[in-house]
Amino acid sequence: MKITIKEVAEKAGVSTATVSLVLHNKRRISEETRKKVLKAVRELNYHPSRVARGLVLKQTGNIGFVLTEDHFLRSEPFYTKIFLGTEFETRNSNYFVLLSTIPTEFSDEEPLPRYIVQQNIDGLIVAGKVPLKFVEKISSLNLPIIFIDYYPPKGDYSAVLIDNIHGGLLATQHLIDLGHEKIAFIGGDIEHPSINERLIGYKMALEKYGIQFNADLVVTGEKSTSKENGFNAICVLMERGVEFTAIFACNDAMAIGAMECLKKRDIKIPKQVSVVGFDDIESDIFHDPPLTTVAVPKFDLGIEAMKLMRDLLNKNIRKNKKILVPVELVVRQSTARLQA
Amino acid sequence: MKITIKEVAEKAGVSTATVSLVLHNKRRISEETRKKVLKAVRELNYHPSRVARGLVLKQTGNIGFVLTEDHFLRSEPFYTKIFLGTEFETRNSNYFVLLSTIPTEFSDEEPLPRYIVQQNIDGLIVAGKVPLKFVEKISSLNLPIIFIDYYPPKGDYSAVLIDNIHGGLLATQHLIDLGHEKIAFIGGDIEHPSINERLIGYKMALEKYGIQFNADLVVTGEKSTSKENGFNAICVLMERGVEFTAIFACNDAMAIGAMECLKKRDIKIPKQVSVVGFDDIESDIFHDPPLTTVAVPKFDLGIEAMKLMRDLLNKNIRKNKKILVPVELVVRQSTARLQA
DNA sequence: TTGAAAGCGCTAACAC
DNA sequence: GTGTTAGCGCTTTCAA
Repeated sequence: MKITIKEVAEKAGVSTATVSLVLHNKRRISEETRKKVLKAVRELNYHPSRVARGLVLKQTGNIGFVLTEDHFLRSEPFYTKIFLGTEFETRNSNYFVLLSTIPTEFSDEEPLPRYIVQQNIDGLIVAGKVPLKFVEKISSLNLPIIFIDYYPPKGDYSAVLIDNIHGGLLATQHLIDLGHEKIAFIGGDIEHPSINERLIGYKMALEKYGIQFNADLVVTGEKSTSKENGFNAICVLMERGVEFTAIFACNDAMAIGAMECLKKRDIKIPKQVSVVGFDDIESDIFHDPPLTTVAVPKFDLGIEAMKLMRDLLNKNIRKNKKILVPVELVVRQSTARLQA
Repeated sequence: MKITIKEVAEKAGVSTATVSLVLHNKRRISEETRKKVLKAVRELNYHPSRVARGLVLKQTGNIGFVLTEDHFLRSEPFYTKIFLGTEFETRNSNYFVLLSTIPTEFSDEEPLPRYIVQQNIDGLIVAGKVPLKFVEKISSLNLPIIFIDYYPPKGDYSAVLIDNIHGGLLATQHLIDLGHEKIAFIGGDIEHPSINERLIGYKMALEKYGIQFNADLVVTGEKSTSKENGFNAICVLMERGVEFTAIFACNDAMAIGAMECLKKRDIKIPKQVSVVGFDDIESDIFHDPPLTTVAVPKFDLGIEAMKLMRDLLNKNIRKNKKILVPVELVVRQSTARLQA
């Protein structure tokens, strides 16, 4: 049977209240009693029951972690890494994470994850873009929420976001530094705030260097940012007959698709066309040529979210704080100086 | 504030005991009271507190789900699908799943996941191969455990396993049916029970058709079953100078690596060499040619494990039951009749 | 068939 | 500085 606080108290020759006090560093406890108690705790290998604790404290000690099925099943370990960061950080705070997915198409009748309905979490972390319907439902719940890598179009929320604008700027600037001026931007779903921000960064870089923005170089028709759509985006560019010497793809998947399309047409990378991606998914390195990209610290995103959640729950901070996680340009072999 | 059983009782004009009784279909309750109570529950949108319930019932309602970091971060959504199956199935039983990873190298000092140490789960599901040290630690805990897709070399456990032998048989038989006799087997880590079983299936098929087993056709030196190692395995085969017209790769990753190696040497698939994989990871279909493989129902593995866990916790079954989940041959375009 | 009451393990007033 | 005690929300005997 599990050891209870009572047994610890008995063994240490104090009251249960004292044990509790010692364990939570509350009030002043004489050094002597503290030692006695700690010794008993150690010897009995006592771990307080979270359940009993939760009952009196009116908290569960659980944090919900939600993302869409699509995102969870993505082949690059992007969201899984974010989750891992969160899970890792809980170790510093004694929370547990309940992971669940929601359908990518979230209809009105769709039930919320049970742990939300049954109020079995103290806070909710939402990773990646989720349907608006879902955001609406959870917003009305009076539950601390933190978004990661997504910010709903309406409302004010706590969030941990990627510094997409700066990333877009870095990527584009890198290409300009290499002498490129005809830089294409390919991005799926422009509705997605992140993609849009990367485009903004792209435009900012152009402006900074006095290069005229050319809408023909921008392809954002696709619905999602998949490899296939990267491939297609290049086809679109070709059909338009617009000239380009470099490509900034809004993410690595699209960059890889784009590279495949270029290869198929016997266009050499980076000799004829330079390519920059965004995200730094692991497999980038194994591609030929290895992809220059903007690295996103996925693990950190998860860590920051959990830290923010902890602060939020402890009321250490005001609500709706935003954290912008910095990104970094990783230069590999898919970009090169413009050939004369 | 959250609605409690007291308020429901008041509203229904009964005692809290009665409400509890109704909610759990215990004892005989008059149809009338039952209706009154249920109405109040609905109107107040009452959900019993799991925490309070857990305290008296001495259970947490949580199930732990553990896998190694490596497996969780694998780029094919193999284990994530298994997890999703488990998570999905919990909806029928009101358990929650706590997911955590353990280091792939699990040393003696490595701490167990906190929810295990703190006894905050009622049972543990372990997916994929895990270090022996970990198995030993959790085995001594008197905690219901279910293994998925892995069976420890020592001891007796409950497990949900893939029918690897049958899968190996199916794959090999398919090749033999197409006229092949010189069939190579490439598998990494032969220590892994699953791989070994697939090899057994391979041998069984050969025997069944009276084809002599040739050890030169078997490559199992690699440490892991990665794409790279699939590539390497073919190189090994080539160096040996052994002739083969078909390859049974122990999983899709290796099959894909093998195909890349063949392509690089201008060997046509399936015209010159047929290739069969195992697992049916999503991206198989997008390969050129689409890969013939043995499909593993990942989602089902997760579901079965959770069902088994539930039965185990409800003592509906004896301990150490094993479930063998059937596999299916999916014929695509990487295999063809042997050319005369 | 239903209700009263005890108690699960813990924390936090409050008393000493 | 430490102990006593009430009570968190629920289930379950036992009595009515």
